[in-house]
Amino acid sequence: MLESHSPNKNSNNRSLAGDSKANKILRAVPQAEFDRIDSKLHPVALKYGKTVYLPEQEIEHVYFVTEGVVSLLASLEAGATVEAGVIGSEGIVGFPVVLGANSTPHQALVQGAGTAMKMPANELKVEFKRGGMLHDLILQYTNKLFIQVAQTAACNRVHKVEERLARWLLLMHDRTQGDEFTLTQEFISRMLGVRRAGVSVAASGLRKERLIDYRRGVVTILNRKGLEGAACECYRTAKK
Amino acid sequence: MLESHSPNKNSNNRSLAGDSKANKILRAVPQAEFDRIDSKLHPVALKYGKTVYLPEQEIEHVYFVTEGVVSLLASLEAGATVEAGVIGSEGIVGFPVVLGANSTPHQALVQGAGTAMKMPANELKVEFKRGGMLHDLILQYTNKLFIQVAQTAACNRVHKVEERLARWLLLMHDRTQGDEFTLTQEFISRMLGVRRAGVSVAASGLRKERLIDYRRGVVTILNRKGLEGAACECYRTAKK
DNA sequence: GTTTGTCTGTCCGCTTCCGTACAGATGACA
DNA sequence: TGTCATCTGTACGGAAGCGGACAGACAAAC
Repeated sequence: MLESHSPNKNSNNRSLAGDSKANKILRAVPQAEFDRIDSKLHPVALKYGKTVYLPEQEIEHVYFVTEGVVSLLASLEAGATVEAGVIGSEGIVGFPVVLGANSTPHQALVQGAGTAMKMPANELKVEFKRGGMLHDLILQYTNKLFIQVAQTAACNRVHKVEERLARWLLLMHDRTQGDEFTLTQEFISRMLGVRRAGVSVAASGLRKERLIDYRRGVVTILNRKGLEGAACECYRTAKK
Repeated sequence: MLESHSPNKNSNNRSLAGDSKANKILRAVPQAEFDRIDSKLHPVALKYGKTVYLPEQEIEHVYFVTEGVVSLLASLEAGATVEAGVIGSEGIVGFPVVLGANSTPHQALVQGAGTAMKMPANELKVEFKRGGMLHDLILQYTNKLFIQVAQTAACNRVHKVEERLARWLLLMHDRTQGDEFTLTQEFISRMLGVRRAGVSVAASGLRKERLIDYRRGVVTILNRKGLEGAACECYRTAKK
């Protein structure tokens, strides 16, 4: 599902090889621990719109994101989806395996193209069980994500679409290089759990205020500070 | 904040002493591990409406719930609150401490009176670090709660108040003995993140269908199966 | 028994968002 | 250059829930 970059096939791919340290968890792991897992890590590309894992499907690999963004989506009957949380280079896709689960009810979807270090779930479990720094860092990250998801639960209940869109764009921006990203309204609507037309209206609002620009699947952040003002408190709360 | 029952002061309180095994996590811990922590556990009463811990306040004790229900609330500016998840005898209040956090942005509020085994956070951290069964059980529970919170995020976005009320009552019912519980509409409205009047209307709906009865702060479940039908899919999804 | 504070049912106009639909704009590709 | 699939803007009636308000019902306290 995700493209593997095995070193022998593609040994000159410098942009993907050896950037483990672009992931904040891997970067914080002491060298001794890192050396133990280094050989188990393989770079892969995260392609926009690709699914990393499906609901109830066994999680065979975890992904330390080094660039780009992956969404966790809760799916409802009738095919609707709502984003529960986003994972960038600060995190790891597939963390439930270390919590003792083989699968989750969520879909992990690449929402901003990038790269990740892929690792077999079993290997991670072994290292996790040693109880070193990696163990602690992953749990700390789990806690952060938990807080993000809880905030989203509240946000989804009480805030307006335009505010939530602004917040969501900021979450993306924080996890992406550059001010432009590829995103159709249809795609965003599945994240926010609203109609596509609702996204159109909300985006028009932000555009009128010159906070973003928007054309056929490409969003550009024009005024980051202003966007923070347009976002609901949830974004500011989460920053702390 | 919570009433302590120290054995010397209150040695004849049989209903609170020694029911550690009413908590599903403690019950599943092997005897050898349990013996190590037994002396650190002290029974306390969970009183309706009391706060177990406040946002950003240091978590000094954790609570293995043996009876009753505790809510995790996300608070928003302007004083609004929305429930992110509920914890009953299957769980532990204060789990963030083992994830490496000293506090959380959430409030833990007793929503159904009951009892818990209280334990100093530091003692739990020590036992957790040993990496035994308690370690694994707490992480499994964390995963379950994560899933519950993510489901709530989606639910809050798309489902109607009456459906969500039904779901919420079922979550309560699952974690309580008996079919009656003390709950004002004002209280419920803070959990669901809606107006008090909205709860009134939704509850009338359920009452008309003879699923619940309702009078001045006391809700009675009349037809459990019917209530499951009235609840949104989220309840059924979460059961799996 | 009366008072008082709390809890509940209901109402109003208003805002937000939904479901649906359709036309125009854009960019890729032949 | 023209064609075509895709993406976007907008419109409409309707549903749901809001903020605010008020009166009645109830239970506990005096």
